[in-house]
Amino acid sequence: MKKDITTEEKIKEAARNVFLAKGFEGCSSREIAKAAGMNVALVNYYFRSKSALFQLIFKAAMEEFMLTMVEVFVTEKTLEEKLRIFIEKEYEFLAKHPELPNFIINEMNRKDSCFADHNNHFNKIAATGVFNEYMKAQEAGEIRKMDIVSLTLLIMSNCQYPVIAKNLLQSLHSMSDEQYAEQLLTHKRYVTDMLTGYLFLKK
Amino acid sequence: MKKDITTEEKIKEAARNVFLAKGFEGCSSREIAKAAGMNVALVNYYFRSKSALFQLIFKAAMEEFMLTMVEVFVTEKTLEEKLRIFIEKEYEFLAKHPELPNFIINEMNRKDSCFADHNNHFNKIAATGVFNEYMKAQEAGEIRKMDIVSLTLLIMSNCQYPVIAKNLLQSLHSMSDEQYAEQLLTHKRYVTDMLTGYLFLKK
DNA sequence: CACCGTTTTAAACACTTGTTTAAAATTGTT
DNA sequence: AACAATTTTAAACAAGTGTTTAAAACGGTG
Repeated sequence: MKKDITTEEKIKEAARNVFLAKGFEGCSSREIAKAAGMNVALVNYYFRSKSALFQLIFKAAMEEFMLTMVEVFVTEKTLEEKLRIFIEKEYEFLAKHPELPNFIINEMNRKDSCFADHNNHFNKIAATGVFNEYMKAQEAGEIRKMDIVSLTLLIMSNCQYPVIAKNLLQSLHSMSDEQYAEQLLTHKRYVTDMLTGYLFLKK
Repeated sequence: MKKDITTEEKIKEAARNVFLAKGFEGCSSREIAKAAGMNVALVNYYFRSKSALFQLIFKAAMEEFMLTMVEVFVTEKTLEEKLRIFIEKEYEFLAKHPELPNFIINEMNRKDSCFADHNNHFNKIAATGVFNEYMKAQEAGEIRKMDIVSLTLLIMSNCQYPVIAKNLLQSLHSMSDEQYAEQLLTHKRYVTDMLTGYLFLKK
């Protein structure tokens, strides 16, 4: 019982890479096994089926995806600082895991997707009390009046879309990977400026 | 030679629906044929292969996707009016074709994607002269100094992401289709306000 | 009707898919 | 070393994949 965890973990890691790169339907069990250097049957030996393995990977990815968001909100900062830090962290995180948003969005769109407790993830953010803080600031006139969904949308749009549509924009503007990576850094500044400027009402 | 065009067009239409809904790898030739009420062999009789058919659909979708953008820019309005109208038209268009952005982005991410003349599409926008107009307004101090890519990103992010991530946000906030459709309308107002406010420098 | 090219069909092709099976290799324990 | 349980393998399974083929159905023209 030494290599047990190793083999199982190897498959899981390979599965994560392949699934994130190609999606559930874009790859085969044999491709995952080959990426892990294992026999095909082992995939079903350790995890019951391709679907079961995928749900495992997806759930973990979803949690990883949501975790970054929560962390920022529990700190003791002003709302504006929280937003600035959030954008900073989010761009940093997405630079490391650029496939994650597209992966999650695509599998949420799949007809036979595993509609689990995603609401749960949002509750984690709500539990930090950041929304109450936001509501109070709204009534105090420090912040633009806006529902939570629109707020969420504004922030997520400007953080995630540039990563999601990377290839599209690279193609449109014929940019290299390096050029686009640099573009993202300058874009982050614009986004931060714009969002803080729009959301927080200077008197 | 009466129903020739009908059959070919039927398959093309069915293919468009199926491809847009499930992507290239998410569907089979037989599924497309069945959706068109035709025999499988007809798909390859009229179009050489599944790939060839897909490239046809993709190219048309790409042009449809880009066309809305160009239209607005050739009108005789101020830049701010153009932006307002653009956002309006874009939200309207995406309400009718919500699968389009995801479809295009996904197939641009596919490894063996048909990397065609996408740069061409952007040139169409450039040919309207809107970018020159933008540069002049920039130097006149009417508009915030910003490169074209960031400008493109800001606008596309706030128009397309809310449609792309519809299912994700519906799940997070547990909203119905109707609720989300209404949400998009109010969000459009925020986006218009924010973008015009940020880009155009009032004196 | 017979002839023609065009359109449509059912059947088959070779190949890949997810999954299972039964035997082999490996492991830990006595 | 011998046994039993676990891990790994190659092979097979039925079902589905894109594509091709050869025969059938169709349509208009002589």
